[in-house]
Amino acid sequence: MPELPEVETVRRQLAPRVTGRRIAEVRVVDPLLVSPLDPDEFAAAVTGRVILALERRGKYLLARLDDGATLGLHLRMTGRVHLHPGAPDPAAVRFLRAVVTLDDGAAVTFADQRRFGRMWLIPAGTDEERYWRGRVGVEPLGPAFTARRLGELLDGRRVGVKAALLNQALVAGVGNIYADEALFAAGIHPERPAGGLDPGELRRLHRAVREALRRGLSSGGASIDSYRDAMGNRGTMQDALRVHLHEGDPCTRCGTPIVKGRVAQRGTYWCPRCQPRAVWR
DNA sequence: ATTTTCCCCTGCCGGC
DNA sequence: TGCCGGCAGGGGAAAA
Repeated sequence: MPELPEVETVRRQLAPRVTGRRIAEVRVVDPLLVSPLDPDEFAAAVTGRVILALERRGKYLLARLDDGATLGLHLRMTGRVHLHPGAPDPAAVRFLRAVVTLDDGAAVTFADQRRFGRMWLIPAGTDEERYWRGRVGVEPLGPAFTARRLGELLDGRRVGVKAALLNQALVAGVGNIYADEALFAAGIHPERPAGGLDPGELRRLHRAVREALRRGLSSGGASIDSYRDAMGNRGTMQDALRVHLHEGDPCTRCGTPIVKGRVAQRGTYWCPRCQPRAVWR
């Protein structure tokens, strides 16, 4: 479940090793990875290109290439990107989907158990603002994400606030884990209507989202299930989670057992006392 | 326009 | 022991 902190961790590790490198070879092991593109055409389009920069937008990784095109990459649920200083042994990488070999002999592998992950090309000359509109919203760790902006994004929405946080077109990069943690820290029930938060709650939520993501980032991400960083190491954020996966455990703030339910089609954890469903004012 | 539902995939796990 | 339904949750498309 790579979310913003996990993807950014991978990006930071990978960037210094791939920037300025030429792509020597691309081997697509599983055609589904680049679908609906043709694997051979995809490989041909990328081979020989120099990677100018490795960026992140929400949960997307973007490799800027020297012909103006961009190699997009999304880990979805179980995708793993791993950097190998030398040639990797393909048999040693479980669920291997692709190998990108660089001109210094290093290789980046893409492995993915559930095969939801994708790699694709954004052609040179694409209007990216338009490309991302409706798909990826404001960066929650960037300067544009303010409490006021959050309020504008949620204004008028009747869906639960958790569903709104998971909507990538609004705030980019928040997934199930960090949504639960942020809502707990803000003391807001996940099913409160998104448009019904008062200014104080918006401020708390804004702050909580940023803090949850920052903590995830500084602990190298949450390795609950399959996530590993680009070096194959686990993060430690899973040990710092306060409600997510803590059903039945006493709330760290009030001792009330954490409950689990289904919100926005996702397993959702919250403290029934610290995050009341109804607010009276 | 917004919201909801379904779908894509595979491995794992609890229940019977 | 073995089978099987349910679950995991990322995003996108289709339906409401």
